[in-house]
This record gives sequence, structure tokens and C-alpha cells, in this order.
Amino acid sequence: MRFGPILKRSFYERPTVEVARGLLGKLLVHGPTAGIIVETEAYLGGDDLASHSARGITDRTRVIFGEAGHAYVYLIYGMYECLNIVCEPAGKPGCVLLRALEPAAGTGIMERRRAAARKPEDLASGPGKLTLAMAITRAHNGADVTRGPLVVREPAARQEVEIQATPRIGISQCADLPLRFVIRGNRFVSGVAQGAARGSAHRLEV
DNA sequence: GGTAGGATGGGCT
DNA sequence: GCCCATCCTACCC
Repeated sequence: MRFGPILKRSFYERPTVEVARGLLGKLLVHGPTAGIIVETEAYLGGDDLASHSARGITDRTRVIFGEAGHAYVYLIYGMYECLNIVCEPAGKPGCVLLRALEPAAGTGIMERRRAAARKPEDLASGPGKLTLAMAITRAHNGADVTRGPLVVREPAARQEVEIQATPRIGISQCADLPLRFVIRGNRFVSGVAQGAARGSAHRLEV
């Protein structure tokens, strides 16, 4: 499979919601594996109390306040890692959580990394599954995704995607804001097999 | 088809 | 000491 050019830093130096929507349909590439980004969430600065940056700069959150186009990778629930890409001009917090991919290259490698997956739709249909399938770890925290080995590229042929906005998954603060974005109808988004947003009182998406 | 419960460790109050 | 931007297995329709 052929890919288009790497996204430039200027793509990320924009409002976080624009970047979250704009990343849908792009390709996340790491070594031999690649996938089409089909689900994202925006984590804003300011009043967004669900954001890790909401309590200010700490050792963990420093990268979110830094230059756009770098990875913010953190450990969740003691076991899984989540990949974000930093947005906004340097000094202003904001990042996009990558939540699901449609596998596009290296699918056999992803299957080996994701032994529990029973079908292609399970390989990267959640933020923890995505990092496992793509072999992304906290070692990538701070990495520049405008320069390899972990990069985001344009697809080989540009195509329009229809975007659907819903509440974010698995949070309690600001749970009603429509800051999760998916490609409408895509089978590789999270929560299709198990039902959306278990564990909190989210309304289901239409 | 569906849901409940547990694993597991770093960050922050 | 408590809280997580989660996932998997077991178990129940």
C-alpha cells in the first residue's frame, strides 16, 4: 500500500477540535504497520476538566504544553498506554487522543501483537488496543510525529469522510461535550461489539 | 446477544 | 489512599 506525504507541523498548530476532525481518514504509520484513523477525541485547555492538562504543568503533562506535532503517551489503569498528538501553538495545551484504526498495512503483525482479537475489527478498536497493535509505548512520549519512525501521513488518494460527533468515552468530567469524532458508519471504531460507553451514563450515539 | 468484575501501577490530593 | 481518557474473561440470557 502506498501512502501520501507526512502531515506538517502546521497541521497540528491549530485549534484542537479542528485537528481531531482533520485526523480522521489520515494514516498512522509505525514501521511495517499502518492504519486509517477512524476515531479521535479532543482534550482541550481551559475549562475542560477531563484533560490531563487541566491541573497545570507537571512532569507528566509538560509535553501537552509544548510544541504541536509531538506524541503524548501515558499509562492508563496500570496496564495500557494511550497515544495523543499535541495541538495548538506552543504554550497552549490541547491534544487529540487516537482511539481506533482501520488496519491498512502489516495486519499479520498486528494480529500477533493482539492475540485476544478475533477479527480485524478488534485489532485497534480502542485506545489501548491501538497502541498494542502499533507497538507504541511510553518510550514514544515526546516523539515528533512529523519525523519518523512514528508519523501521520495523508492517504494515497484523498477521500471525503463523513464525521459524526458524540460525547467522549470513559470520562466523568465534562461528559456531555461532543468532543469524540468518528467516521460515520465505520466498522472499526470502538464500542461497536461491546456497546458504547459502558460504566457511565452516556447517551448512545445515533 | 448482553453485563459484571478484576487486573495493575503511576499520578496527584 | 484514591482515581483513573481500558481491556479481557467469565458468565448469563
